[in-house]
Amino acid sequence: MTEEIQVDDHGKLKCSIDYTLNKVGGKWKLVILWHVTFDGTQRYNELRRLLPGITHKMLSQQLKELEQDGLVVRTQYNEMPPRVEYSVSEKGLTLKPVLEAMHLWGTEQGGLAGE
Amino acid sequence: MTEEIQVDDHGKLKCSIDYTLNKVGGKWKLVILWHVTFDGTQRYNELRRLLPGITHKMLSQQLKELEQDGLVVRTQYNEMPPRVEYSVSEKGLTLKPVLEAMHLWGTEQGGLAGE
DNA sequence: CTGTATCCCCCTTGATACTG
DNA sequence: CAGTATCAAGGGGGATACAG
Repeated sequence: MTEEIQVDDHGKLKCSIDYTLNKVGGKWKLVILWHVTFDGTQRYNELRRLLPGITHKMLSQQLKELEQDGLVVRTQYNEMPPRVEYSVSEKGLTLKPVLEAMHLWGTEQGGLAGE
Repeated sequence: MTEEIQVDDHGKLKCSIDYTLNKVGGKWKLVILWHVTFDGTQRYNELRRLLPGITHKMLSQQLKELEQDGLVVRTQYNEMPPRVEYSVSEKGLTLKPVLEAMHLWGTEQGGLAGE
C-alpha cells in the first residue's frame, strides 16, 4: 500500500502521519489531551500540577494552539479570582484511539513502574 | 482512571504517553516507521526519497536511534557499492496500532487530498 | 552508496516580570 | 488565578565537506 506519496508544491511530505504530527506533535499536546480526555475537565493550575516540568509559557501556548485547532474547549468564568477550565472537545475525542494506542504501548514497553 | 500520576526523583512526569513520546516522538521517527512497516524494507536512499525535506544528518541520526531502541533492523551488505537495508523489527511492529490510529486520524481530518 | 564530522544559525524554550 | 510580554540562552537541526 501507499505507493503514491503525496507531496505539495514545496516538496513537503503530505502523508497522514505527517498531518497528525503537525497537529498534536511535540512534547506536550498529547499529554495534555490525555489528561483532559481521561481525567476530565481541568483548571489551568491543575494542568500545571499534572505536567511536571512544563513552564507557564509552554502550557498557555500549547493550550491556545489546541483550542485554535478545536481540540480542547476553554471555558472562562468571570469570577474573582478568575477560573478557567479546559475540557476535551468532540473533535478532540476523535484522538482517543491514538492516545489509547500510545498509552498501551508505553505501558507494555515498561514505561511505568520501577525502571 | 489514572488518578495516580507517576513522578520520578527529578519531578519528571512518568506517564505512558510520555514514555512513548520519548521513544518515537519528534518529526521523523513515526514517519520512518510507517514506511518500513507498510512499504516494507527500504534502502537508505529510498528512505530519503520517501521523506522529502529530511536532511542527511537527520535521517542517519534517527535511523541510528531507532536501531538502538530495537525498533528497526539494519542489514548491511558488503558489496560494491555498499548496500544497507532497513526493516521493521518485531518490537517495531508493536507500534502498528499507534501508526494506524494516527494514519486514520490524519486521513479523516483531511490531511490528504487537495487542501 | 551510506554514512560521519564540523560549523553555525535560528528557533524553541526558559526565566522573569508584569497585567487583568 | 490565569495568563501575556520580553529578553536571553541552548540546542536542535541545516549545509557542507569528508570518509569507508
